[in-house]
Amino acid sequence: MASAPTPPPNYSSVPVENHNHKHNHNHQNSHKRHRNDWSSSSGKYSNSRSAAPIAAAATDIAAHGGGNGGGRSVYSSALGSLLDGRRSRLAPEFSGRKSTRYAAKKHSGLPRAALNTLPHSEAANEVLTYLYNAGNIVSNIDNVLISNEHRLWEVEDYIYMLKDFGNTGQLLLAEKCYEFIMCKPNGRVAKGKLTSAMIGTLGRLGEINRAIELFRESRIEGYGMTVYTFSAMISAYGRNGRFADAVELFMSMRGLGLVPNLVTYNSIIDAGAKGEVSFDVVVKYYDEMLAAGVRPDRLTYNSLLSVCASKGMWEMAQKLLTEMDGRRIVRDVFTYNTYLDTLCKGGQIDLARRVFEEMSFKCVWPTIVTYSTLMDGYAKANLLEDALHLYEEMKLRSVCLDRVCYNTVVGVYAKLDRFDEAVNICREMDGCGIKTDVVTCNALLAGYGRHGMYAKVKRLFEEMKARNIYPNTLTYSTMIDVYTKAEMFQEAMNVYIEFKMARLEVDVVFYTAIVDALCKNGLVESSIMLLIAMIEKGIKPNVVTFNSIIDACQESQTLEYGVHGSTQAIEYPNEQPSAMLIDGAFQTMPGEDRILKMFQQLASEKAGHIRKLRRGRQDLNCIFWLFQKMHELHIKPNVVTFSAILNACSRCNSYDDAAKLLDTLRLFDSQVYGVTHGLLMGYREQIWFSAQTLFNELMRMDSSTASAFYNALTDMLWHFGQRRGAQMVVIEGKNRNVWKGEWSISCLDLHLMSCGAGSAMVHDWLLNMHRTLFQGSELPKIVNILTGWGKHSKVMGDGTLKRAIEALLNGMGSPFRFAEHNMGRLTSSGDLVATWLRQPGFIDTLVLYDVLNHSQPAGPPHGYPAPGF
DNA sequence: ATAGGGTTAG
Repeated sequence: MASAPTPPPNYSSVPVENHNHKHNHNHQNSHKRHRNDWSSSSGKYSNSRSAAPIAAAATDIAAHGGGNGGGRSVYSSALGSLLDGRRSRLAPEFSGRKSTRYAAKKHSGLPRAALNTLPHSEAANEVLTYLYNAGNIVSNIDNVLISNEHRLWEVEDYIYMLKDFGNTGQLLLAEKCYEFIMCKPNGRVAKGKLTSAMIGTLGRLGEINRAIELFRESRIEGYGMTVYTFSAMISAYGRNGRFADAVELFMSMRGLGLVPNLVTYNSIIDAGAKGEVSFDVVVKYYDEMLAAGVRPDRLTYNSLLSVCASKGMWEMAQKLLTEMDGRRIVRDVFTYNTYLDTLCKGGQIDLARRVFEEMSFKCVWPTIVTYSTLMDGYAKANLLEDALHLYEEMKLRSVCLDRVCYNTVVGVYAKLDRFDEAVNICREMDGCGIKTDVVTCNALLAGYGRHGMYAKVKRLFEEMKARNIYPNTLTYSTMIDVYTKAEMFQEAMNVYIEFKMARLEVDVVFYTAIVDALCKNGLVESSIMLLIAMIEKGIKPNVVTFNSIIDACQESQTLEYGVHGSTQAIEYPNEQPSAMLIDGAFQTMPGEDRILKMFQQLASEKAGHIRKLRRGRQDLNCIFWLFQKMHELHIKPNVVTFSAILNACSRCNSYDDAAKLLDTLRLFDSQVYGVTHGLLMGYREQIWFSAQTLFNELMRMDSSTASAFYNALTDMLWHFGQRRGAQMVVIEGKNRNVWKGEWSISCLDLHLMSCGAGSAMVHDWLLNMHRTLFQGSELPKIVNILTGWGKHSKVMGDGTLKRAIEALLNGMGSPFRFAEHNMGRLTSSGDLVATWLRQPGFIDTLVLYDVLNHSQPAGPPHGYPAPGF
C-alpha cells in the first residue's frame, strides 16, 4: 500500500503533464485550446453501440499517454520524504469538500472551495471574508457591500463572489450581492454575465424557482438572450433533477438563433447524468455536438462517465476512456473517481482495485472521494474487511475524513454488527465538528434491526427526532422493515402512521418494504395489488420488488383479510386486475387506508394467536405473469430472480409445469433458462459447456448469492429426480468454493447447503470414501457430517437440512448418529463407515442417476464417476 | 465547473 508515489506539493486534479494548461481549462472557450487533428467519431455512440465488445481494460492506462513520464520523474525525489512523514496524499482542497451531487444535499458549513480562476481582484477575496463574517445580518452585508464598492472591479469580482456563494451555500449573501450590483447602471453584457452567474448559483443552492424567475426576467429585459444564460439555466435544471425541462430549453435555442457551445453541451449531458437518464438518451447530445463540430473536452467525458456510473456500465466507461485517449484528453481525478464508481457499481471490484493502484502511478492522487467510492464498493460487495483496510490506510495517511466518508465507515461497521465501533466513529465525527445526520442514523437503525436490537432501534429513532434529525422516507422504510421482520406489527403500524403524518413522498424502497412484509405474511395477492397500485402511481418497481413477490409465489397463498373485498384469485397470465379492483385495494381515501388495515389485521392476529392458515396454492403462472411484467417495464431479472424461480419449481409437484415455465422463460434469457431447462430435461452433456459459462459468471457474485443459486438449482434437480445432474452441479459449486465449508475426508460441512445440495454432496463424499477404501487406504478414526441445526435457514432453528440428511442416511442404513452435545453434527467411527460402505453392491445405492437422461451415451453411467470427482 | 455515503429481494 505504501508503494505509490506521493503527490507533488502543487497538486492539481489533472496529471502533471497538463498542469500548465489548467488555467485555460477554466474558460468557457476551452474548445479553442487544443489543436489536434484527431478525426471526429460522430455517430459512433448511436444506438447500435450498446452491446459492442470492449477490448480496453484497465491496463490500457499504462499503454497510453507517454507524456506523463516526464512529470513523474520531476517529482520522484519527493517520494520518500513525504511518505515518511505520513502525510496525506490528498490535496487540501479535496480533503473536505462536500458532495456536488444534488443541490438539495448541500446545506452545510463545510470549508469553501476556492476553485474559481476567473480574473478577479485581490480585493474580492478580502470582501468575501468580510461578507462571510457579516453573520447573515442584512444591514452588515449592505454595509460591507457599500463600503467596498470602489475597490471591486467591474463585474468580474461580483461574479467571482456569486460563484463562491454557490459553492458554500450562502443564499442570503448571493441574493444581497446580486441585488446590489444589479442596481448599478450596468450594460447589457454585464447584466447578462451577472445573471448567468446568479442562475448557476441558485441552481446549486436548490433554488430552482428563483433561477427560473431570473431567467424569465433576463429575457424580458433583453439581456438574457445569450448562450451563456441558457447554459446556466440548463445546468440549473440539471442540478435539480429536471432533465426534461433542460432538454426543452436546449431545444428552444435553435429557434431563437442561439448556437449551443461546449458549455451548453456539457450542461445538457451533465443534466442527463444527474437525472439518471439512460445512456442512450444522453449520448444523443454527445453525437449532436460532434456533428456540430464542437469538440468534447474532459468535462464532457466526465459527465458521460457519470451517466455510466449509477448503472454500473463499466464496459461503456472503458470505451469512453479509450475515446478520451484517442483525443489526447488526459484523465483527471474526476475521471478516475467516476470510473472507479462505475466499476464498483458494475461489480468489477478487482478491476477497481487495479485502477485505484494505477491512479497514483499516473500521478493522479486519490482524494477523499476516491477512498469513499472504493470503500463503498467493497462494502456493497460484502468485502467488509477490505473496506476497513482502506479506512486504516486513510488513518495511516492522516487523511481527514468528511461526512460522506464517515458515514460509509459507520455503514461498514454496522454491516459487520460491530456497533461499538460504529458508535465510536459517530463520536469521532462529533469531535471533528461533523454532525451525524439522517444517513448515519439510517445505517445504525438497519444494523440494530438486523441484529434484533429492537430497544436500540426504538431509542435511536426517538433520539434522532429529539436532536432534530428529521427521519426521511428511507428511515421509515427501514423502521417498517425491521418491525415487520420481527413481527412487531403494532410498532410497524405506528411507524406507518407517523410516516403518513410526516407527509413524506413514498418511493420504491418504501413500497418494496411493505410488499415484502405482505409476502412474508402470506398476503401474496395483496402484494401484487400493491405492485400494480405503485405502478399506477408512477413509482416504478425494481428488481427487488419483483424478487420479493416471486420468492413468495413458491408457496402462493389465497387470502386474506378481505383486503380487496373478495376471495377471488387473480387470473394469470390473462390480464391485469381491473382498475376498479386496484382502486379498492390500495388507493388512499380518507379513513380508508389499506396498508394500515393490513397492519391492524396482522397485529390483532398476532395478539390473539389465531394466525390464519392460508391455503397454499402452487402457482407458476403467477411467476410467469410477474416475469412478463418485468420485461414490459424493462426491469432486468438478476440471479436472485433466477434462484427464486428455481425454488418455486422445487416446490412444484408437476414436472411438466416446471419444465414448461423454464422453457418459456428461455424467450427472455436463453442462456440462463436454457441451462436450467436443459439440465432438468436431462440434456446434460449437451449443455454442460453453457452451464460452465453460467457458473463462471456466478463467480463474480458474492458467496451468499452464488451459494443461494447453487442451492436452488440442485434442489430443483434433486426434487425432480435429476440426481446425477444435481451431483455435477454441487461438485461444480464445491470446486468453486461457494459454500466456504470445511471439506475433508473426515468432515463434511453442509450447514450452508439446501437439502438437495446437501444430499447430493453426501453421496459424492461417500463415493470418495468408497474409492479411498478400494484403493487400499484407511478412513480416519472419526468421521463427521455437519448439518447445523438451522441457524442459517429461513426459519431459525427450523432444521430442515438436518432432518433431510438424517433421513437420507437412515434410509441407507448408515452408522451415523447425532453427537450428544452437538445437535448439528452427525458422527461415526471410520471403522463402522468402512464396514457399511464395503457391503456388496452398496455402490449402486451411492451412485446417482438421472430419471430422465437424453445424454450420450444412452443409459445410466456405470461404475465410478469420471476422474476428477 | 464534472466525482463519493443511507434502503428493499435471496
